[in-house]
Amino acid sequence: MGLDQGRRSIGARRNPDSADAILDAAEAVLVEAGYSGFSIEAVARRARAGKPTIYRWWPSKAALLFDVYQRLKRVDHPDTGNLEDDLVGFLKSLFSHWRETSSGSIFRSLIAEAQSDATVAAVLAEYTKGRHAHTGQMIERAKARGEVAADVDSTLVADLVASFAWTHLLTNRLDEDETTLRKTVGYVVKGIAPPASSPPAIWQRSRRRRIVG
Amino acid sequence: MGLDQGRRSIGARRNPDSADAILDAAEAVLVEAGYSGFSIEAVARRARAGKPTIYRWWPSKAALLFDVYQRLKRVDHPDTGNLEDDLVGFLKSLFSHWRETSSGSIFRSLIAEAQSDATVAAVLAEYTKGRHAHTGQMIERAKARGEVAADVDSTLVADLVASFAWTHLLTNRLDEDETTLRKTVGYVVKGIAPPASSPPAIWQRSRRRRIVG
DNA sequence: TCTTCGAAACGAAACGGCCCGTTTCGTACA
DNA sequence: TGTACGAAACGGGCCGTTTCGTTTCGAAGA
Repeated sequence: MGLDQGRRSIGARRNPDSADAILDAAEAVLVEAGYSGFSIEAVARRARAGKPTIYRWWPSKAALLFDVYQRLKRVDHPDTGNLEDDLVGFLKSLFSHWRETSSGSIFRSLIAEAQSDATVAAVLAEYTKGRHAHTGQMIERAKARGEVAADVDSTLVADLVASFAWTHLLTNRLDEDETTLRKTVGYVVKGIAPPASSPPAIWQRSRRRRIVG
Repeated sequence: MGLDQGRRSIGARRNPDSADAILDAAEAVLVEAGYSGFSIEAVARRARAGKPTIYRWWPSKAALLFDVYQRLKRVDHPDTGNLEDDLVGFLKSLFSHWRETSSGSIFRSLIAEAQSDATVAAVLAEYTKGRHAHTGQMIERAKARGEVAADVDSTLVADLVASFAWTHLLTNRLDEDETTLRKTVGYVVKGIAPPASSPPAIWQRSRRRRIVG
């Protein structure tokens, strides 16, 4: 499912040049003028295209945004044989990808748009669900290696890590250094409880468990 | 620092009735029409107020939003003597607060507005910084009890937990059951690595450490 | 192979409508 | 008499749609 429900499909001959020019212009406008300056009229002016041409192929501003986003390269998930390295590497490349390309601006705009458009919210939810599944495979691989407990919900862990990335994107904090990322990932993988050595380990663990239950 | 920079302060006699009516109307419009239907004109119509009256006291739509949000009750942080219970209780009450009052809609709108208004972004950043400090006190208390390692960055942990809450707010997933919240908190507190018993513990740990370093 | 022709996409312009932020009124209250 | 107030109107921008004349392209026919 996508956002292009409204497109004509019978007898339609879309002009590839025009479509590309519109997508190029949309990306440029978004980067240069930001989300607040992103309007169909601005894209049409920039692309030297008519508004009806845009509306013919994209039923909404969000659909155009989504197509622009999907043209961009995605960040893949590393497989180093160690979960912490995988997660840190993933966050590092995701952050730099968001920082150094237009992906960050575009994805931020998509999230913002989803707050006022239920259709965008649904599409975004489906998209992120798929991304979380991909990220979850890193955890599943680690589970197969014995690095992760068998009863861990890998999708939930992926959700937790992606949440960290989302809020840092939304709050202009994509410049975290590797140490911070590594600490964050470490908290998820190893937890924040003290190592089970300095005080008697059984005490620590049983004490935690007792109060939790 | 706040968003009310533009307000007149010399010789101004603000009408409390009018200001309250405007804030009430803003909250009502936001809840009923959503973020997309939230406009100064709509608030003015609803409050039977003139637009200049709103602009006299609030320099921007975001400033009005922020004032509406700050009128609302905040969620406090529990102190049960156990970190996992504290964090789960915090998330539970935060989610239900966001779900059952207008706080959720308003905070979502603030985040969305911050994506197109740098001033809002700055104020929101400062606000969340303060909230993270509060949440971090839960971790600091646990640290004092020995539940958390001394070198753990409590602000970063608070950031991680709050990120989870933010994205669930932004993606309409405030209805997570307590089990999910407890699992998520457990991943942060205890980590996702398997208990150091079933396979030889030293192997597991040294193998992880070797590859990480 | 070349020409013709109609369908469909195109750019440009204009429409009514909504909201922006501001200005100008007359009014009510201290 | 000050000042805040409401109502109304301003120019401007963007929305999504409609109408216009033009261009492009593929299929039919010579």
